[in-house]
Amino acid sequence: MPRESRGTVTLADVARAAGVSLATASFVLSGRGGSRSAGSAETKKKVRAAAAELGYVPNRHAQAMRTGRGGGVVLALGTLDDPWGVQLTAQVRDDALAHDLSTLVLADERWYEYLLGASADAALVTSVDFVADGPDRVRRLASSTHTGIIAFSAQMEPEGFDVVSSTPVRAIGRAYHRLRARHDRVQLLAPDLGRRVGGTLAHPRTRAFLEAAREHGDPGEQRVHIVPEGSHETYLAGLEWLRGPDLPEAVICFTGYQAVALQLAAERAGVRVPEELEIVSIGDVPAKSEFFGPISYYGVDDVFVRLARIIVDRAVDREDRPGSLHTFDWEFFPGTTTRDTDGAS
Amino acid sequence: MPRESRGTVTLADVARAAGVSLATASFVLSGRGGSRSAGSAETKKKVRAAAAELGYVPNRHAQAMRTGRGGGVVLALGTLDDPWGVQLTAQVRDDALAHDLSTLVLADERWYEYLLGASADAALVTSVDFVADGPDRVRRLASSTHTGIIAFSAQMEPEGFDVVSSTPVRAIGRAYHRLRARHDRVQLLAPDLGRRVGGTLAHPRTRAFLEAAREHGDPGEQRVHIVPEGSHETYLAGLEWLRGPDLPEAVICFTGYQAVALQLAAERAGVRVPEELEIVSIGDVPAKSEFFGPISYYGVDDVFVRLARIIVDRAVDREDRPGSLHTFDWEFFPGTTTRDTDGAS
DNA sequence: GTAAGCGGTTCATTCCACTGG
DNA sequence: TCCAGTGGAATGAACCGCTTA
Repeated sequence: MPRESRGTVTLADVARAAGVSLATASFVLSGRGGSRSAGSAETKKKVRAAAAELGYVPNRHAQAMRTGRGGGVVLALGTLDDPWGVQLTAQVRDDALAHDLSTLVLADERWYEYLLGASADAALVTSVDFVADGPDRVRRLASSTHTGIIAFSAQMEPEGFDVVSSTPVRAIGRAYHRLRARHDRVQLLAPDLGRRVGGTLAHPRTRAFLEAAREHGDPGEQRVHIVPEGSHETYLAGLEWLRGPDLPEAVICFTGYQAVALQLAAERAGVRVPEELEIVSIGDVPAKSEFFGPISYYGVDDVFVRLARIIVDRAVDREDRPGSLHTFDWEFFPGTTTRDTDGAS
Repeated sequence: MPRESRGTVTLADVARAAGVSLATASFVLSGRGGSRSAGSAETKKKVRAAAAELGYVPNRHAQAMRTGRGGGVVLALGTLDDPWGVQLTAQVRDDALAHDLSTLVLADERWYEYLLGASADAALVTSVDFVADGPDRVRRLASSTHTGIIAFSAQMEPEGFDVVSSTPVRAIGRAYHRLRARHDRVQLLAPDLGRRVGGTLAHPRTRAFLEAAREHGDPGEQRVHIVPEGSHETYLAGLEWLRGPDLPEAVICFTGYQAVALQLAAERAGVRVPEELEIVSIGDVPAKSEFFGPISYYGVDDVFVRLARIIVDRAVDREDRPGSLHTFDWEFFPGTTTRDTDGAS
């Protein structure tokens, strides 16, 4: 049973209880076995026993201050309100736990300030491309902290940090092409982003759509259907759309939840999918939120597993790796909302 | 422009640049203004300017180690996969930002180990009652760290930490009563919890339902309808239920997402709500996930605002307050899934 | 302004038992 | 038998950046 002395149990307490020096205790409990003097088997046992007995938990801050690491894995997701982040977090948590690292999600947007003073083991930054100064800040972080940075960006090159490049731009082109082969009018359902990132029309996804339309000689701007954000709003707007005069027949959805809402609206309006309306989502739709059959989508195979592995690898690896570029390719995953049956591009 | 010397900017750098001593710089940048020598206005300006110029960010770990605080606000939610936590986090983030505190969500279940070595400013622990040793660990945390603990528990008394007591038990009784007045059979829709927390039937919510049924002389066990977890699964099971021989007429839903799924299933099955089926949710349903009209529910008025205030208060207040008990009362919020029009219990 | 830590990590050093010439 | 040489085990002490007497 842990002695409840009167406060925190420190390494010094453990060392005293085990009858060894502070340095030795530290070596046993945290030093890499590969080091010179790993300690005798006997000593190790004693120290470990004492630590367990006292319920010793290392002070992360002391540890982090000395080594520049130890803060665990930090995920700067920007918003929690996104199933993508939720799924990623679950996977990272599982992987990290195997290495005794805790996983933290930063809930605000100040990743730069936070990470500068935090010494995490590894950190994922997703909003690099969407924030002024993003790339600069990532570089600065990588050069002045020991934190392993993983930048989600389509524009950066790795320099001492990893870069994950995963852009749906080409996928959108292919989606357009795919649907255009069967329909005269292919439309984009997009959320109203207000003034964020320059507005909906300036967003890379919309731009990719417009570009694809242009290649086919179609009037892209007229094919973009902007609705308010949120599931409920999208559902309502979708209902109106499907019952109105401008009935769509082939729709690319900007994001997963919109596809879910549109599918539901179609169900409700009595529009048969995919016979009368084909729907393709950009980005995968979490199984948990799909009420009806699976939605056809473009996405990255095994994103979460792959991304989590990259992150946790960075956290575990103490070496100064140069940093690598991971390019994620988007593929088509047919569901029940399109007439395709195979995954050919 | 920030000098990019070659590493981290420390307080010493700032002091040197400003031409003052380390102590002075520390006083100006972090010391409470109330202290003895706050420094002359002139000095303050110089130091602040130097800090800004260099892009100084205090090292949280050093700060935390010295003071026992500084880790920001930590929310030990266990999982992000719950809209309740997401909504709370958003509110806490807003409140905390006003005090320059960052908000972190701990994604794994090891809150005890994490907090023991972390010196957060404040931490919310939600799973106290559902984990062996929970209360003990909370006490130990409060006594051996400076972190302000807020324990979400219906069983504990505050002892140097705050306790938020918010149990739906009585609300479930009232819901039963409310529906029973109009129906012979009131049922509970619950997720299959497997062996967690002792199984669905052992969960406090289920127990409260059974108790309520017993009071009315109803066979409670027969009225519990257990379905697999997840929106989609619940939707499918709900469909089957509504089309089967055991058609329900009044259902209390264990949790919000189940109510959403059931409402959807009813819509799909052509069962009119609330005319043929009344639905009450235990716990509020996030507006964003409601496709149809608002669902009637029992919940706590302004939970998120109130809870966030409690948490951030604890984080900001450096005094050793004794800790207080906050009791949250559950009320009825009528929506369109019941025939009630007023909120009377 | 000076200086003493907070709790760990880690380099340089001492200590020791044992080898072989 | 004695002693320089050797390498593993354990320790001393500096130090990370900041707060505060």
